[in-house]
Amino acid sequence: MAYTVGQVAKAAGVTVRTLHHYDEIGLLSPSGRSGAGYRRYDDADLERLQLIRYYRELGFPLEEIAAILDDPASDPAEHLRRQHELLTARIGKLQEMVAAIEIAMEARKMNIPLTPEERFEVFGDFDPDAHAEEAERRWGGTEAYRESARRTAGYSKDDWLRNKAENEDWGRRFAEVMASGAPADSPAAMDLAEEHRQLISRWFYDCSYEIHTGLADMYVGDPRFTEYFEKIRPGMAAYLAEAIHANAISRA
Amino acid sequence: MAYTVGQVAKAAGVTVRTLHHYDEIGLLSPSGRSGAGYRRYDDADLERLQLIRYYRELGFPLEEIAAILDDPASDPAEHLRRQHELLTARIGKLQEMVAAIEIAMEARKMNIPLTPEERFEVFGDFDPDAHAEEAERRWGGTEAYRESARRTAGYSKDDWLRNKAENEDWGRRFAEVMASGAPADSPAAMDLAEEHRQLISRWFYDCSYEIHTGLADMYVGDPRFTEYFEKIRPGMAAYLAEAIHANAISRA
DNA sequence: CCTTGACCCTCACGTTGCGGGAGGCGGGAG
DNA sequence: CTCCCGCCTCCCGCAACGTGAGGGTCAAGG
Repeated sequence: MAYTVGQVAKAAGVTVRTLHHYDEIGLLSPSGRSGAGYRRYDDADLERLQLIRYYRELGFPLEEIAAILDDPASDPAEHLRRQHELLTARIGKLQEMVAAIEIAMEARKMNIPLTPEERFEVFGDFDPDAHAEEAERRWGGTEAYRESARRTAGYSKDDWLRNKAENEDWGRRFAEVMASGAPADSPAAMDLAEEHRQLISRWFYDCSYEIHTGLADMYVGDPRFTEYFEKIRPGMAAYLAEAIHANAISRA
Repeated sequence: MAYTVGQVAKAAGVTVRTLHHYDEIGLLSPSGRSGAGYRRYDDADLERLQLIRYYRELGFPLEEIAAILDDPASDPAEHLRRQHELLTARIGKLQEMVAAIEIAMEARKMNIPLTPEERFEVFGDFDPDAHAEEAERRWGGTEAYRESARRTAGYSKDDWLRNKAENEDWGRRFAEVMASGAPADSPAAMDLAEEHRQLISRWFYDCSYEIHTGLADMYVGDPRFTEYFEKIRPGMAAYLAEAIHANAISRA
């Protein structure tokens, strides 16, 4: 079972040039040559090529692939497990990036202008650990955010505008309740807190009472969000947070 | 608010050389120079750099990034949505690769030697569409597989050996029931079918009756898996499939 | 005032993983 | 015997920087 470069290239989905390159750098040298100098690959070569393509697909540099493949203390099952790990790690990293983008969307939704520095804080640095922490601390898990992701992906510009309008309407009415002098744990305030929760559930993700109180804490804790509410009416962030907590307790 | 290359580099998490490069190719030229020829970046430059980093992180070539950024008919929200889409698409692709690897693991678990060509069929070609279809058709969704992924990632060599032993023990007992002449819908056969399901649930993923019958169909439909059972005892694939179906119906 | 050290500048060549072409043999079909 | 396709070996080019070399600059401290 000997194959020519062309045959191997076709089977493996790579170009002939690639095989030449692998030969040049000694990563995959055909097991033999024909009289005229034609490369002749056998089944073992094909298997090796397959492994090379595995690792390449995962973004490994060729040099490292050579090191891995030429390490005698490694079996195929081990390879599979390693690849599996690597892939899931990558997926994790990408999901963190998705989370970061979603935070950006959340901020935009509220018309919070991030300063350049803040923007770099949130997006510029994709250091895995730092971001996992941020996301975890902020959102206590990413389930809700992935849900949000799926939904918002399908939203049109009109949808966003309608969402904004609803938000603003809610803000106006909530400010009115505040102005009326009603305490944060009054039925009127709590009802609007509940409405706020349902607004989020309808537009973004299933917002449980637990998540909602988490958001409330963020509204008072994170100046970027605090400011947003303070601009609607001074004291609103704290007032809303209290109303959300009261609402969550009374409905639990 | 003017910054030097070093400051910008630090803030954005890139090297000075990168900024020089961006300047060279005209992707990001500082808004001005000092008397001594020092590059001076302003806030607008920072914002642009941030966008560049966004797209870079997503794997866009610099030239395309320039085209996107210099397109006047594009707003930031649109950018975010596009990035979001791209990221989720990537995640999808990676999940397909994970699924492919998991199929390989399933095959190895059963000691099915794939021929080089078959291996290329399964792994060598990561054409998105082809694989999405394969995975969907085979597994009807990837939830179970992701579950399996999480679990098997932590398995040691010993775990795999124990799993193999349990499998072989089950195979022997199932072959005995077949040899006894009991029909596939007899209690003895159905009990072992149920045991098979629980074996999978314990080792890999929560195997519902629905998934289990799906596997059964695969055992008779895919020659690679059929052969595995046929080698234990001729006729076993079909017999097992029938037993699994009978078991699923009776317990539903 | 002058030195020191941390910056900044502009070349300019090196790297990775190939793409693509030139110029020249080899080999099976007609 | 001739064709054309496939193979061969150079070799140049690409992105997106890394990594010096060789030299100017700026703010602080002696």
